[in-house]
Amino acid sequence: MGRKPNQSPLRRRITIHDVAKETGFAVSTISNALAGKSHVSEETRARIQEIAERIGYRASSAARSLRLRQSLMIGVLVADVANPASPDFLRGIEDVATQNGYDVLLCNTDGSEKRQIAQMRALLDRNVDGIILISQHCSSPEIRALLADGTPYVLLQRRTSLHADDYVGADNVNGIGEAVAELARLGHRRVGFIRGPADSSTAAERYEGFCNAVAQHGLDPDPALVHDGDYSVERGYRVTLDFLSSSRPPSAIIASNDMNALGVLDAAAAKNVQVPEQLSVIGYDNVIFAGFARISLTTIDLPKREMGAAAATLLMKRINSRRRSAPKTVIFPTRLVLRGSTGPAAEPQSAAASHNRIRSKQEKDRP
Amino acid sequence: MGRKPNQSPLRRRITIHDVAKETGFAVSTISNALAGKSHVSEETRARIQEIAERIGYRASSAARSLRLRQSLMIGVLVADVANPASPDFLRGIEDVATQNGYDVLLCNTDGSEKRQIAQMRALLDRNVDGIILISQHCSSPEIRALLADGTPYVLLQRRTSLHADDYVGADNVNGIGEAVAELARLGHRRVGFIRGPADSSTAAERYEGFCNAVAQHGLDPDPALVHDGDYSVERGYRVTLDFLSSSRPPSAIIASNDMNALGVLDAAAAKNVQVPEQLSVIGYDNVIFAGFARISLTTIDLPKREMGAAAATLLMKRINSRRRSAPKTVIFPTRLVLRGSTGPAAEPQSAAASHNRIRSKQEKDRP
DNA sequence: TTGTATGCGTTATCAC
DNA sequence: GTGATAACGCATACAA
Repeated sequence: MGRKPNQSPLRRRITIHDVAKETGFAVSTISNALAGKSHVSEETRARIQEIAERIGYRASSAARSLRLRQSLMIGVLVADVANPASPDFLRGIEDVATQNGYDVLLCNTDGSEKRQIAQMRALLDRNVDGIILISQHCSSPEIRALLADGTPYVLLQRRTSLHADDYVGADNVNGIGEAVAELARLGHRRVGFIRGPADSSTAAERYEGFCNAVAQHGLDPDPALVHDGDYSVERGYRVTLDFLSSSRPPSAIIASNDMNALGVLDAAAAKNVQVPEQLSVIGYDNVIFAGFARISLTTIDLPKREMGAAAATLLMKRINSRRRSAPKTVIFPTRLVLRGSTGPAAEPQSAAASHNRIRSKQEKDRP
Repeated sequence: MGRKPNQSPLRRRITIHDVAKETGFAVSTISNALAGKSHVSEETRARIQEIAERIGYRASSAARSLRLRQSLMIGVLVADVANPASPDFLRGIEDVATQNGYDVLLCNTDGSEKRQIAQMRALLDRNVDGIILISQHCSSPEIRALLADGTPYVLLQRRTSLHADDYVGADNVNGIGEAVAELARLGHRRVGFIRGPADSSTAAERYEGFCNAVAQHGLDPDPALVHDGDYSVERGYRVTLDFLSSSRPPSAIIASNDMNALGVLDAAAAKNVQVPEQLSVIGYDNVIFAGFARISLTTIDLPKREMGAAAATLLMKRINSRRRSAPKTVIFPTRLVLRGSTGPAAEPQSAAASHNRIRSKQEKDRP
């Protein structure tokens, strides 16, 4: 309309041409100088930098992205930012991404495959240079097709056995193994186990670890001690009610993760079952609240931030090496963190044990 | 080097030209058809859409961004993703952003102004169409300069009195007012208050609300009942130790927020002070763990997701209206959520009250 | 060492 | 209703 060309509030973007005009050099020289190329004398570079700074020149990343066919962004798909474990992974990723000049495009998938596909498409449209998938679906045909697009990606916290991908995870089998060992040491014979979602590789590994350890320590292998579940508080609550009302309830429960364990604790409280006197509880993840004095949940710690950083590092390597090399797998060790939710088994034959509570390695809870 | 042009793993991107070639139409027609412009016959549009879909055409957002001078991305600056309140705000933002075709570029500032400035610059370089600042610094000269750049922005959860900005917040004064009223009703006369960070407008408003309410209800205005603090668990813990060891300790404490209240609870436990029998505690934010049975913290709820959505909506409006209009402020009401951490004051004169615990509106804790 | 010209993939303007 | 063409701002091959 009647909008004048140089109307003040709509000031034109300062481009590389402006710097060229101002300095008297050609645009290519500006570009080279600012990009740190070697073909330009130090004094020209200095002069160019100074002027560019002075007139407030900032390269357009859209133009650069179009030209270079790369965006200096990575996409991160997370099932749920609100899960207390997610932010730690994110921080690790962000740390190394930023360090390498990359920005992070974050997407929530809500665990929905449909949403995940839409988000992945959006990310690919944006020309992200790589993608990190945290606890995401990764076997469906559509998703494999998207993944096969050529954009590097790394799986974090969930993998698939069907495909060879870059993967960063934790030693889930051993993690659960330690937990079971501790319970065995405390005299527990019947240990309940809440499985995570059926499609979670992490949950499957933990279950495998559980079975191994139960056999190894000669605990009761009663199949009634294993309940299917997911990662929710609600499910932990309901499954625990089932456990407690069964004819031979377990003296300890290993939950699918910390959130799930919360449900277990709540259910125990609702049934007036004392923790750990009558029931020991172990979670997984060591999220922030597990350490609160009011909760004091024994759990299996994952180096979440380090894992995120490792995933991002792996992704950076993929991005920067053009030739395809074999998929890499990085597995981090876990660590059993003993707190107040575990104690000696209070079974008839060892009633005495519940008096002299042995919690040798009990962690001192910080304020 | 010897890299052949059409080397298979580096297959060329499918562009609008490919669709043009395949359909026989001109690129401009393709563009119009796909963009839903009206100047194209329905059958052409259908045909184009079908072919585009079939050959897997996806528009390059870099090119579009360059051409349109907008990125369809918004930047979100958050002090700390790991704070349990942040994800809720984020979700609200993401909801409406996605709905409007925008993606979210997320940045952690760690509460550091330096980092914040760097991140804002990065965001601006990326041509984000707008920025949402959650609980961020917003008065320093550098930041004001960046904000003045012309890119629309909305402040969420922290504002500045010095400048007129778009702002979405909660009715902090009234929120604390209700909390104090409830404590007064329960017979508390000496209520401790932990202030949030000095540079937080939210904290300042809450303090103002506290002072008002104390006066209104005729509570003890003893200045020793107000401690400076921040939002951390640690500070809540330390301040509470101080409170409890003073000559005339408060019978109730209002913490700066829920995390802070956690510290209060931990300190009370450490000193064997029963909550709520000997000490009532109120938090702020109603984060997820406040509702856990083990914590059961009375707190002031903010509609965080709605607030995030409102901020994003406001931002969308700004982006889509070229002319500057007056800054808007949206204030959401708060809601006092009664749980197990508050009870009747156990002061000498009202010892009876502690027997018939009146918790009229006590929320039934979900499993 | 510096300058010129071209293309990256879109959309908008205009002509047909 | 449809088509040709000119930007958008940058990086780079190649010429000077």
